[in-house]
Amino acid sequence: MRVDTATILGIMQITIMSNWQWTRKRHQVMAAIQGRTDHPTAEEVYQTLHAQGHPISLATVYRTLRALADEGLVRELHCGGADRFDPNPKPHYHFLCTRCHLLLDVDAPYQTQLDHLLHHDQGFRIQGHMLTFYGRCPTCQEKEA
Amino acid sequence: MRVDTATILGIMQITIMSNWQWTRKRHQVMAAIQGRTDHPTAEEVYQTLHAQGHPISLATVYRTLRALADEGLVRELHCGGADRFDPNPKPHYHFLCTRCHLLLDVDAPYQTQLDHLLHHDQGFRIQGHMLTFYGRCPTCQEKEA
DNA sequence: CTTAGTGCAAAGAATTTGCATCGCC
DNA sequence: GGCGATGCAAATTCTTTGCACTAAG
Repeated sequence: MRVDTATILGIMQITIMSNWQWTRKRHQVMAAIQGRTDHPTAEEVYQTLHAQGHPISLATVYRTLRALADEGLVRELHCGGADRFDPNPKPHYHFLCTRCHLLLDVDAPYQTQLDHLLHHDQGFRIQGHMLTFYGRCPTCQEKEA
Repeated sequence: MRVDTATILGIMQITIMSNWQWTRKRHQVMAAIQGRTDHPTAEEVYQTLHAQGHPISLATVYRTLRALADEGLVRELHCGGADRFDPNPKPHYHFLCTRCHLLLDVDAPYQTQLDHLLHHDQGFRIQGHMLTFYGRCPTCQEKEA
């Protein structure tokens, strides 16, 4: 598994600060979503691992993905239907096709200024924002034409 | 029920263009979410209507909310847990408390320029964007202190 | 050895669907 | 009368949980 600095720091923190165990199954689940931009569901991660000859229980996939999300190593996305998981915990944006529900990363810089958009924030502490563009993917545009 | 021009136009379009029926139940469901800023779930709409002496089946609430969303009269929000429904179909933004999952409207102008952020859009047609700020609501800040 | 992780099956929550009946034009 | 809407219960889908067992430090 190849990881970046932020991930290494995350792992170090986990190792030092808690009794979190970085087991073989957790490595396998992490490896199964690393580098993917298709934001797989728990079920899809399960299928991937079985196809690679790494049997795992679906319950463990759910528990592991949730645990990784709790540790900030992956991100949970709610977009209708099953929850999806993003291997990239750093802030970035998505595109959602409202016809086929394709969900993918977009290449756009994080708009820091948006977090200061709310002047009358009534005591709410803003930690960040999620931005998702929606529309039609090329395939669905063709099908509609 | 009080409605604005956009809603009236929506109703006119439905009436003219399809065999969509604007029945008593559909009025009741619409009335049950109109003017609310708490984005109720289907279950909550069901509870509201029963409390008002308007018995309805939960399946009908689901079907009606989905139908209203299909017609563009309400918006479906996916935020983890049960789907929520927003009586305001016009573009606007939300705040989500990541501790208690409170979800409410925020008063910030629509950032039209964001829809032109993607220069290399590879044939994707952008129709709009969803922006949700997340953080801690005042109540949860207190509980954490 | 002690505590966390895993598998399995069952439970649970959220949502949809089949079908008989009802209501609107 | 005919088609869409509704209620009810069953089915489906997605996710969590209880418990016995395994594995990591």
